Amino acid sequence: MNPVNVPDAAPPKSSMMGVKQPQLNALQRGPRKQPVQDPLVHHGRHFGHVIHSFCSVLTLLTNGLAMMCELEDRNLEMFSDYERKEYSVFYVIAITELIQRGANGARADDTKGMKCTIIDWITPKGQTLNPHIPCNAKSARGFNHEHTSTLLCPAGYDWSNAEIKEKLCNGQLRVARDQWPIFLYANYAYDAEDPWNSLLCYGILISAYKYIFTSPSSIDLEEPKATCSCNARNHGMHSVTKASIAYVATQARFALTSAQVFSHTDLLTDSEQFYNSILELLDDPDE
DNA sequence: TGTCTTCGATCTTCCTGCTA
DNA sequence: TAGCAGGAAGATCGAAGACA
Repeated sequence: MNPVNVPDAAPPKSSMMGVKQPQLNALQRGPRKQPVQDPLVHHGRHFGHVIHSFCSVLTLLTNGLAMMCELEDRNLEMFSDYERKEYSVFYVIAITELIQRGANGARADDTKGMKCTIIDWITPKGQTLNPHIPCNAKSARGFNHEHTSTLLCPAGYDWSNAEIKEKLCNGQLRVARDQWPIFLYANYAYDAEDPWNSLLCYGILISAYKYIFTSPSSIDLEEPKATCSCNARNHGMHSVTKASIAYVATQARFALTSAQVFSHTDLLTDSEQFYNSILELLDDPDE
């Protein structure tokens, strides 16, 4: 009776024996070896990419285990209620910490990497942005820059309208979570008659998807340089998931904004609600 | 010519320190 | 406490050179 395939009931290695990993390494002789990544952290990274980026893993697993226990009640008869509860809670805490760590770490790495690279994607070939957008600074992005403003302008708004443009730039006009930016559409063209037309298939999203899942160098098909297994291969990923599309769109959107911190509760970018709005649409059978 | 080894490039992951 | 920046190490694989 093992609700989750966990080899041992030991706490995470980093907390074992009260010695942190760097101290362990310092005590070891010879070349430093990278600590073996816990499989749950490894899976957690992929979980955040393609299953759900913002959900509470703790809540998800707690509820899931509760349901599973109900279904398997007959097999658990040999344990007391207290034992079952204690057993489940012990595993849930350990597992969720590891998976959450993986999901958060993957997101942080993607945010960091795409922050710089996305400038290349939005810069027309052979040209430069005027004014220049620093690679490591975000203050000059969002509605503080003409080019990123154009990309972030909500679909349906007329960016050529001076009044709308001014209100968006000075914050008088707030972009709602379900007002998707025009960069989600091919050629920045939103078709009010057919909102699905060219949605979620524009170059920035394709580049971002490749950057995360098939390696940064795979974006340039003419000169692939990757010699190392990409994320998709590492995790046996053979197809696109709805969540991965939403995740990539959210990351690209965040990289274009001036927001400094990728926070669940950030009211400026509202990344979580944006992510959920895409998922809801893709999950809607009517759509 | 085929095999093996070495080197370098790329990618993923993790760590530390810092900041809000 | 969460997230970011910078950096480093391990894994992987192609290219190049050495050698039988």
